[in-house]
Amino acid sequence: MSKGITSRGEDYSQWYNDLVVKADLAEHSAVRGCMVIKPYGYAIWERMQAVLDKRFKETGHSNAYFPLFIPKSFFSKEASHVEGFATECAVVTHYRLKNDGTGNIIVDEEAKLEEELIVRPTSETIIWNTYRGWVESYRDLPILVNQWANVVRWEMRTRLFLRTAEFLWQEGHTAHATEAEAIEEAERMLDVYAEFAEGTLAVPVIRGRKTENERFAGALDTYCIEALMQDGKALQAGTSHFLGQNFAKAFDVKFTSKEGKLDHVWATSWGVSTRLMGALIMAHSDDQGLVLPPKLAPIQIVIVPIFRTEEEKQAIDNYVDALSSELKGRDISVKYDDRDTQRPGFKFAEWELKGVPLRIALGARDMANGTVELARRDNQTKETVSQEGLADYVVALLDEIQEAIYTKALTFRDEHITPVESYDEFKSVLDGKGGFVSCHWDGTVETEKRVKEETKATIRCIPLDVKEEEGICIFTGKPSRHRVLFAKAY
RNA sequence: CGGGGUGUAGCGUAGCCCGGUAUCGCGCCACAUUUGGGAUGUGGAGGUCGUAGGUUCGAAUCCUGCCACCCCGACCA
Repeated sequence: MSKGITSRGEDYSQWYNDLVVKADLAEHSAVRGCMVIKPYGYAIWERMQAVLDKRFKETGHSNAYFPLFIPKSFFSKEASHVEGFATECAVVTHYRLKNDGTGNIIVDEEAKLEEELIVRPTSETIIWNTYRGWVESYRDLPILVNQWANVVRWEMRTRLFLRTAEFLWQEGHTAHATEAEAIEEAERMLDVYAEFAEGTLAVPVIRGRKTENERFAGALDTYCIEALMQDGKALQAGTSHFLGQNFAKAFDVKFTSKEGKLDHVWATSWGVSTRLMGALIMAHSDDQGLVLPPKLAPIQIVIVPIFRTEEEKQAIDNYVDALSSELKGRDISVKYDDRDTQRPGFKFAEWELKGVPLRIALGARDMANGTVELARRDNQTKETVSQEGLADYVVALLDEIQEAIYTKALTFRDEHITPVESYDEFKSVLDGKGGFVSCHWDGTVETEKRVKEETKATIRCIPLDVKEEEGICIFTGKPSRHRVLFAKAY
């Protein structure tokens, strides 16, 4: 088990163990760096899926599914793409095992595949190979398809949630008749991601564009959302790529336009992954555990009864039944934790660990007074409120909590965007308070690489809302027309 | 793949230098008392000491190989 992924020195294994564990089949190097996502963690992923999927549908997309295995030859078709992924692919070479006669199961060398299969690191190649057969005319466009899938990247070094060997994600792959339409699509989906991150996850993000150096393998332009974690490191939380005609050319996907001209289609791809769960954890959690924003929490309210006798329990049960159905009628997900195997204090701590936004506790005393105790996860405050109008009150309170979590993260993020004018200042901010450093850069890959070598900081993005201003590169002193954001990143 | 570190019960560990079948805490099980912030007491269960070999009367401990994990690099969503 690795230490806490917040890098703040604490061992978070106790509580993120409730979400996920690293595969612990220690003797199997093949599953090294993979995750087992436990039910509670998976419920969080399902919430993310549900919210995103709804937005994809609203923006005109449909889900489809493509094969896990990609013939090796597909990878030779787009040069920069294969270069980007070749060093981290799992390859299937055989299709059968056999008993070697002494009870050992070995690979049957006679069952060697004629052409090796690659376990998809991303699906551009197999999808574009398929799209070739789907497109003839401009009438067949656009193709707006999304896939929910798992992919495998044989990373040399894995990191729980952030860089696992296998991860779950969605990948959208669209085909368009014009360049402008494809660019518009890539930008639209970036907005979908940004709104999701900020509105649902309560994680503020910077929308930007990657430099040539950080661009996706095969893309002409990569848009991204960059988030800031509590330890001052940046995290790329989602990307949307304008692929130009690269993949259409590589896989010969052509269409006849209205004007009767034969042309290659224009493409985009965009994706977010289970890395978002890492972002969520590192952006909001505290020493008591996870902090989930209400719009994402699989359980929004937990109700803990406090009782000594069966009669007390019965009275509380009756009240909670009515309250629960009233809350469920307002689309609030409620968990009534009436286990008699744990004491109330234990339950309080456990649900805090799991990040449930709001807790209602009530015992005989409350029943006599017609009150309940409300405890907020985000700021750890408690108040006693009347049972009268409670449903209305908590519905409003959940909204307030959502807002408060976002505002807290936003304040932190904004305090950690530091403009600097010199390289010395640049280095001292990176080594000290961390976060994003906003500065001028001469626009060259060489400078970016040298800064990375010396400071480990990379250009996270050129913000989309960057303003034009005259300046000089902090590293080379050459002229620059706008600032970029550097940071140390995960 | 390079540098460093670590593998002992479900989890976290002591013991290793200086060889004699394993310590403590959490968790687990039973019973009792408890129950408005992670209960307490008593009793109990649970271990191929990562793995293979070597040295030795005897190995968690010494030696060698291998494996895995963690941290730092290179690579990356």
